[in-house]
Amino acid sequence: MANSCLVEKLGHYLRLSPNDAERLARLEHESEELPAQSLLRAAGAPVRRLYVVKRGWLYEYSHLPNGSRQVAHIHYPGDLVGLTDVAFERATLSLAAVSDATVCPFPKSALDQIFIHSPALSALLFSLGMVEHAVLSDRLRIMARSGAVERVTHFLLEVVSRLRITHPDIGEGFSLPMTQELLGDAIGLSNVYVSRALSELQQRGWIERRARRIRLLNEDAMRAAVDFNDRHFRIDTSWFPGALSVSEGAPSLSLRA
Amino acid sequence: MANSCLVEKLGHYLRLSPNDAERLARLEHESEELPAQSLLRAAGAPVRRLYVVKRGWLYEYSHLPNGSRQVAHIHYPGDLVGLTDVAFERATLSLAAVSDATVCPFPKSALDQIFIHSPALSALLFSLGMVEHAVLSDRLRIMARSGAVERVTHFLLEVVSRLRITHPDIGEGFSLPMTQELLGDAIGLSNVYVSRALSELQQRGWIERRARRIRLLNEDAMRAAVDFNDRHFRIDTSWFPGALSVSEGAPSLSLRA
DNA sequence: CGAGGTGTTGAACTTGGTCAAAAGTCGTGG
DNA sequence: CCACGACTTTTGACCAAGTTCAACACCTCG
Repeated sequence: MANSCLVEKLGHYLRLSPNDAERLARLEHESEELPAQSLLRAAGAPVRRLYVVKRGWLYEYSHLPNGSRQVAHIHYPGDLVGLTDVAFERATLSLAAVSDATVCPFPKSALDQIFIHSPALSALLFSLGMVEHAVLSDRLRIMARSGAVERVTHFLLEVVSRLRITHPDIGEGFSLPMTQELLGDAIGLSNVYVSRALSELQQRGWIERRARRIRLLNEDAMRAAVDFNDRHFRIDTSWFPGALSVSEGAPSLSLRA
Repeated sequence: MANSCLVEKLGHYLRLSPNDAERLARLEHESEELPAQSLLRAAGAPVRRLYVVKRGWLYEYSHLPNGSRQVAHIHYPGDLVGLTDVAFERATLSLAAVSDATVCPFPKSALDQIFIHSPALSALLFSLGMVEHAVLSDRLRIMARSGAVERVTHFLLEVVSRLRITHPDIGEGFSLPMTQELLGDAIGLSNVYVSRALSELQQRGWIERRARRIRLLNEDAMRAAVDFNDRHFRIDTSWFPGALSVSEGAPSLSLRA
């Protein structure tokens, strides 16, 4: 049970009761290995399972009539994938692996047990979904109204802020295992302009690149430039049905458990 | 109780048990009148209440460092406003009235009662949040990768599809009580180009305009042009904790009750 | 009738897209 | 260990879509 992906993930946010932990652990039967680039689920397929990412990066995307691709989400180790599709019978997005990855699937139908037996977990799932929503809304704001450099800046900040959920000690350097084309598809730029924007950031002394590792040399300046909000650092658990399994610590929990 | 906004709204999706209906009705104490353009809540303010829109249109927006405005959501009569902010202590977006409006506020803190006592309602709230998420992700896709005409087309389709939730008989004509500048801020265009795109749509014979009423003359062509998905028409309730208050009809409910 | 907000149209300008070629990187097999 | 080929990144030149600015028309509501 200690090595259940789900328990580990949600335990970051709430102190789970033994009951809840066991209930979650039972959802996972096994893990699955994915080679890089492989398609895990196509848009339009029936939604039967959700996934927790154990290793590697995944991305969710769709195509437009004109053939271009839009990447809607990137998922990192520890992420819960597929919450959006819970509301629909068929997946709204395709899901694929950026790099080699391991995922732990669990059946969508198991969600009802969580909603019935654990109000606190339900509230947590709800909140996690809403965090995703806020992140998307931030990205929309930047994409609609800012230039290439700002978009790339925002993207990089978002990546570190997500990586810090599970690795608070990451510092300012991290590896970015994706091509510039994929990055461009996430923020609505061509690969060419992603390259130019990254060069520009380097020129300004804001980032340093080596192989596919990035270091943010002036995170403050970057945050100021795009008015960045970290949506992951802290969520409001004060209204959660507390009697049941919320940690009895501060009314609002830091995510960096 | 019959005139509770919340009961009316959620009753569209689920057959509410008398208990649930009463619980919801108790949340609302009164309604509030808003003049056009008035600010209901500023970004950064503590989140204490959610709202159900009874009359008029609202919008949620934020500003960028460069001063431009991004409209993230438009809310219509029957909409539940503020779900996103439930996860945070402070509002991520400002909320204002497009036209004169009436809203029914209810306290965020009351949500815990729903999560504790009604798994079905919890699952419904969760799903409504995820629908919003899918809508945003659709808009992102269009904005990142399509031209002005496609963006406006998509926006208009999204508006009718939302209006049809509560007014299935709306046909293809509806009034659009917003300025072209506001519309542009929603889809990342200048007021000038919104005007040009609307003219272009008219030229093509896809829409007709009179005053601020719009008629879609060729909805099929419009849908095909942007590969439109209606996220509101149907949600998957088959996994809902059914024993409690889900309608015992089809496993998946049409939203057009 | 006048004023302010809203919508339309034209012209110059800017940003990012596209195409193409060159340079770098990585993994594989000899 | 090196060489090859495929993929990725970079750079340059040209092009297209949308922005900005400005003038004007149009309503609507005093």
